[in-house]
Amino acid sequence: MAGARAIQKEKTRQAIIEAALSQLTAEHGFSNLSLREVAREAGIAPTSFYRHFSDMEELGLTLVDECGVTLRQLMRKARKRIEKKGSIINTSVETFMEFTQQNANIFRLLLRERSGTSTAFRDAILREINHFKDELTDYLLNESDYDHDTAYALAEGLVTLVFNAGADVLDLPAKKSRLLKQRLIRQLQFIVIGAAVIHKKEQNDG
Amino acid sequence: MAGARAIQKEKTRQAIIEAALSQLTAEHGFSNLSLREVAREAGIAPTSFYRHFSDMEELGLTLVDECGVTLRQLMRKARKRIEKKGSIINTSVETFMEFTQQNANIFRLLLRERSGTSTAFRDAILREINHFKDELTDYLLNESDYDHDTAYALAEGLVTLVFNAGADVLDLPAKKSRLLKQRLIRQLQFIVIGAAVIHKKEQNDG
DNA sequence: CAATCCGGCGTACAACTGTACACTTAACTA
DNA sequence: TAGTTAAGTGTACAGTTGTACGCCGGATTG
Repeated sequence: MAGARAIQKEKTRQAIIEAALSQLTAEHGFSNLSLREVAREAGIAPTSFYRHFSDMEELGLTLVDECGVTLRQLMRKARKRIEKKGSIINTSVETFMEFTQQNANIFRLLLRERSGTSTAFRDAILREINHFKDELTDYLLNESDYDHDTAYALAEGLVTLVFNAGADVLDLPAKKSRLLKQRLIRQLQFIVIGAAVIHKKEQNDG
Repeated sequence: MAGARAIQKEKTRQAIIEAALSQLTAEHGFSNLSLREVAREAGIAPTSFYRHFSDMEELGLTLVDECGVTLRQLMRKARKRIEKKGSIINTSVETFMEFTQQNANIFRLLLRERSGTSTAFRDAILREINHFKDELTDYLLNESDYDHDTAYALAEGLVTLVFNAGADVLDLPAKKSRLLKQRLIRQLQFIVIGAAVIHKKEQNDG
């Protein structure tokens, strides 16, 4: 059974999610979205909102999950491209920025709301970003002979730089964002090379 | 003339500023402060607020200026300590984290509101952070033979890492924040060494 | 077919928001 | 000392918010 009712419910649920995302602009963070405005944009009565979420916070957590999905897509795509093209840093940055701009609203949520909202919300976002760090750490552990702490420090540094650049690029004209991308690539090279050099030196000394 | 009236005015102005700062918590960003609540905490009638600021936004910009002052104090102190103790990275991190915790609310504003509010507000914060980057760039240009672009990329990387760690540390238990600090120091070393190595190589190739 | 379920609606209410306006009253000025 | 200035007050209003409650009507179930 298709469940005509269930289908309709899912449809308006999605409408709510999209309404919320569409209202996340540079000026308008999640914490000042109003249930009523979201409902209005979704085309439902304010009270109907409760048929789907008990809370704005619950909506928020759902949105964060959505982010997680997008991030994992991003990682898969980046990996595939790297396998084909090599050039890890360039490809990663290129892919990340592409995703950032294609899913601007989702990334706005992830990048901007990672601090300054409810604990549950913040934790959920941190979890997603940490997942990203952990994946990268594993990758580094496989591709090199770093110990775990070093790999993690390096991964965290990379992720921090990339996500910050992503947040900045969200509302920047194309020209400036190209410069920023180039700078980001240099910074990533700095930190990757630096980690390698320091690691090698420590090995020789040890 | 001392200006008894002017003195009193300045006093309540400060009361407003402090009230606003005291309401900036981990959960409660600037954009959801209310004029009335701020006025209440400052001990004045809501409408009296307008005798000092035309807007919440104007208050916000004032707070950002306050941040600028604090940041400059921070830089002075860091420089002095570095002159005495050497160990640039450790001293800087130590000093930055000290300031972060002593002026938690001011840094909360700076670190968390840097995206997700009004344009004027965001720009003001970016200006302060850029000032920081520029100072560091100048320092690097004096202490080394980097070209400007390289120095700037390096400075930006450093500032990004430090400020992000600062934002994270704001609401972290002491134990975890010590670990985070150590990781930050390693990351800074990575990027500094990496920049040096790459620069040297480029010079030899050139 | 009859009974039930349930997504969506409209009304209603209390709480809160920003701010316009007219006022008091203490400090300043001439 | 008389007149003016301006910080602070209280009242008032229109707008918004979240949400409790009861109802409708089509889908689902037996």
